[in-house]
Amino acid sequence: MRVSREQAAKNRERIIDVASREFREKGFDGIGVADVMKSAGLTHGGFYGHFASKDDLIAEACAASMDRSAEKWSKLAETSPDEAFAAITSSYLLKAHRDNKASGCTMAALAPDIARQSGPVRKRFSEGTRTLLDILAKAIPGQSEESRREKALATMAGLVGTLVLSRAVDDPEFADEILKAGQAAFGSGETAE
Amino acid sequence: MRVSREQAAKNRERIIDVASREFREKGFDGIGVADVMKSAGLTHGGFYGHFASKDDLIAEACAASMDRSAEKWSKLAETSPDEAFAAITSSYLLKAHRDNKASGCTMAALAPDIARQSGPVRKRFSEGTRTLLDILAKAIPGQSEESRREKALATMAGLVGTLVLSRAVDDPEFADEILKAGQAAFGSGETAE
DNA sequence: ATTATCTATAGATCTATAGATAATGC
DNA sequence: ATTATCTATAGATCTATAGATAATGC
Repeated sequence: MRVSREQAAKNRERIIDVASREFREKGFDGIGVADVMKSAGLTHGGFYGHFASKDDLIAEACAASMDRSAEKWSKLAETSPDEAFAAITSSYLLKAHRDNKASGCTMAALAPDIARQSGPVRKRFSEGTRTLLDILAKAIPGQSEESRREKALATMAGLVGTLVLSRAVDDPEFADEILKAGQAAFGSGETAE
Repeated sequence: MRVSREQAAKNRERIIDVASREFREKGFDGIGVADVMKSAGLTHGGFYGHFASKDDLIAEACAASMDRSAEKWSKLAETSPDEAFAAITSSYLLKAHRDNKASGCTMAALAPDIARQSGPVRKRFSEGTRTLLDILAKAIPGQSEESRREKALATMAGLVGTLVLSRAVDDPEFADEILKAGQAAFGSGETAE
């Protein structure tokens, strides 16, 4: 059951896409190579024709999901140039985002796990983080570049921390309260002024 | 090689202590029951006399490390009542804390992983989070209780997010920059005023 | 006699590889 | 002929249990 070179490339992309979703949902140790391949409609053994190792897939999956976030943030900033900062932060702190880990921010879903990963994985993640930071810093009006960058960093930490805590607690009311406090502090842009 | 009832209780505490450190360092899947027992100076099989399952140990370990954080925060607040808020936040955002996951904050080390754990684990974690929140809210001077609580929540998210991101990136300079931005935004207490 | 701990192992799961298969593309 | 995928399995690891051992405490 061999497929064309073109189809093989599509299969590779699908493996990465499935993996990036499953990793965000279940963690790097929460999903195995065999299950990723099954979800991609392929068999276990075929995996090693596409990737050197699971670690290799983790690095590709992280890069892919970070790229998607960067695209999303860029589009939000373009769509509303006057309120670019608020557009990004308020779209980040939605219940829909909190409740959909698989399609959401890689930093919020995996950051502590990333810290325990190999060099190549952390490198891809760091590059993605820098890119997101640049987009957010540009979205802050006025001020020196240094000052904007510092505020973008603090805001990014606030966004990630809010989502991470809101997801971790078990009481839905408490989880919503955390999200609301995050929206008040980081959603509008007050922190950035 | 049986031991006294008293010694058995000490052994149990030691298992929890070792586990809480190892989990924070390596994640819940990063360390096995056998290795925890080995680090505690006991054998693998003895584990199930103390705990019903690994999940049971995870819940106990989380409760223990959250309790330790609460003690630390309380002491910091007591020691400097006038600047309780700054005492807690600035001690949280130290390089020493970032670089010592095993003895540091459970939220920063494990929050996304907690979200994937069983009900009992999440419950213990949530209780710990509420306790920390109360301590931090009391450390904020003036204002209504509601307002202090909201600001304590946003600050906690900022602290956790800052540590999590600073640990995840691979470039030490970038990691330090993240920490500094966090200190400027959340360390002094400006956000809380 | 009770029980905390130890030795040994069952059973499940996971990564990675080896060799076979079958469709593509020179 | 090349190569993308499949079947089957090796080898490692991990949780949990069963049965044996030996010191405590009534």
